[in-house]
Amino acid sequence: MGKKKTFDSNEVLLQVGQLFITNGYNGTSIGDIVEETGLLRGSLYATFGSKQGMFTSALKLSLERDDERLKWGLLIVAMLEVTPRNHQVFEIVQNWYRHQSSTNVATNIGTELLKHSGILGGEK
Amino acid sequence: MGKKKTFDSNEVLLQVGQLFITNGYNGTSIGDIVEETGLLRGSLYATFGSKQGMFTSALKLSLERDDERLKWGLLIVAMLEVTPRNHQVFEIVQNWYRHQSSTNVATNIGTELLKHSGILGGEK
DNA sequence: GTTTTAATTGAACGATTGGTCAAATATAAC
DNA sequence: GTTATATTTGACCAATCGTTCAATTAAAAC
Repeated sequence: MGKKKTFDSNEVLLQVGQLFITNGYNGTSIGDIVEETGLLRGSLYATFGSKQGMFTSALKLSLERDDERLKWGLLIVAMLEVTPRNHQVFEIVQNWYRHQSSTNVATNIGTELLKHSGILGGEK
Repeated sequence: MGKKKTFDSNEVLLQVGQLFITNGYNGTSIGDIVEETGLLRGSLYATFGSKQGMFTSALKLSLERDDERLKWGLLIVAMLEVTPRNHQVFEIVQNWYRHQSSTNVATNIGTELLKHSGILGGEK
């Protein structure tokens, strides 16, 4: 039924996630995403609906995956730029936090942000 | 020697700092700043030079002041959105970090970010 | 009061933003 | 092969972005 998708959504979301981490949410333009993924705006919007949709999908995927850098990176961007204005993303992060038994979530976030800023070395 | 300034730069910088904390760096427009401060674009640019200048000045001021919320808030925004692309801001944050003896800077940053996101309660 | 200097005003600029959509294309169903 | 459906294409849009600057206003210097 109809044309087949010419790309893998999850692969694209991983690229998109990296962009959001590197540039922040508001610092990443659709043009950046088009350039990075090689897809055209229409395809992106047909698949993810909106920029917020792209972020939300990338965040969800990162929480299912085993890439700590991706996960913490997107969580930080979410908390600083998205959560205060997007209830769906707020709930995703809140739900993740609830199931997080670890006592040092704050420390992990802080450490990851220090690494992101370049203040702290990127190696373990 | 010429007309007198009709506003206090530091007062304006405190307002600007709050905006950057609330909306992030890229999420704050000059229009937002004009609206919040009541000043016009020309006055802002004559005083601070650029948007980056406004942020840099607000950050510097926050580090001299006794407002923990303002300080951590701007440091977080700086680390996520500005530091990777602005060497001057990077040096300011790096210098602040160097003189920071505390062992739990990371925890403070993480905690403050969790509060900002709404995940953690805002009271102490 | 004239001149000089500093600050304010706000219209205007080109660039970029997130988002749309009619046309073209490709696959499945019959 | 025809029809129905899903996807891609990319030109286009209004809105907003950060920034500039000539004109105006106000104070200091003389």
